Amino acid sequence: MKNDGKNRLETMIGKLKGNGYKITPQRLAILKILSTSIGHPSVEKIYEQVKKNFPTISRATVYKNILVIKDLGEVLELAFSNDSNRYDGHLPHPHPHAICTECKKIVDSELEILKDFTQKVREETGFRIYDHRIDFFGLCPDCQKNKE
Amino acid sequence: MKNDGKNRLETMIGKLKGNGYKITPQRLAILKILSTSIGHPSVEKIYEQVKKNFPTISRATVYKNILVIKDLGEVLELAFSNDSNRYDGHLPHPHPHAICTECKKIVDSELEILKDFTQKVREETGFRIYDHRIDFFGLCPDCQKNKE
DNA sequence: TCTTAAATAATAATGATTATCTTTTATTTG
DNA sequence: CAAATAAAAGATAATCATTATTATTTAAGA
Ligand SMILES: [Mn+2]
Ligand SMILES: [Mn+2]
Ligand SMILES: [Zn+2]
Ligand SMILES: [Zn+2]
Repeated sequence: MKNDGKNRLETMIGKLKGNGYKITPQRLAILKILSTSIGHPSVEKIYEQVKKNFPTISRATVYKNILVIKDLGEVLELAFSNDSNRYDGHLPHPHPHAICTECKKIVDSELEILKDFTQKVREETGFRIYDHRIDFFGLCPDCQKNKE
Repeated sequence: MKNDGKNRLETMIGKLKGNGYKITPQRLAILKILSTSIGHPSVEKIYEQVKKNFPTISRATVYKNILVIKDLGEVLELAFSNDSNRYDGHLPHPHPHAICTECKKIVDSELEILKDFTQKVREETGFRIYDHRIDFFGLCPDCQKNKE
């Protein structure tokens, strides 16, 4: 692991301060969840979590904080057509995901072969490529077992 | 090309009839657009196009028809977070796309390397994979020129 | 401590898509 | 061909995640 939760949190806080943002208790709580979660939480999940310590927090606060952190490049947003957005503050740079259509689990994937793939698409289409969104849908190991 | 517009249209009509759906003039017009378009049109684009011959058509009709055709597996839906959905009735099975962030052009990609990639994700995550959504974002050749 | 710009919280607005309901029509049957 | 009917069209309302607005509160620097 290049970045554990602590380092990610430090990075986020540093970036916010460096850009003149204030560190509020609510903001810090959101940052902590984003930096340590590997499960790609939704706004609702984050909201419910923060609510435990800040019972009056508004959903809008969660949305706005995520927007700020996203614009600073410190969280990756995964938007879906039906389900609501999911966030990765642990690995904020674009990477492939495996998504379980049963339990909605989202698992990171990091494969060298992606570079070759991207290069081939570049050659095939003539595009100058600088971003990607790669989702594989299927059944996670747990849900495969439960289907037996 | 395995399927030209004509064959795709025949396939779609056959599938609809085979499943007890009626062939209305409006539905046929939508099918024609979906089967021949290689530009991944939006609902709005389809609506505007059909409107030329059927001035009273409703957006709801376009939406409902696309839903039917999608459920029959004859059109691929590409949903986005900000922009509205785009549809591919020419190549209805999942395949990668190159998307221009400038002019919103969407170009098909079909590469053998995808099979290797999928296999590697399978091994890496333990998922049983049966679908994917792969988008590469960047600048198309035209928009690269216009930036010079 | 005082000042002030930024953040929070509550609430309204947005916009693409879906649902509902009435009218119209494609297809089947006699 | 005419009648019957289930499906489709068209109009409009509802949905729901997200964004915008606005009044109130607060973090952080002087
Ligand atoms: Mn991730
Ligand atoms: Mn396509
Ligand atoms: Zn699962
Ligand atoms: Zn372009």
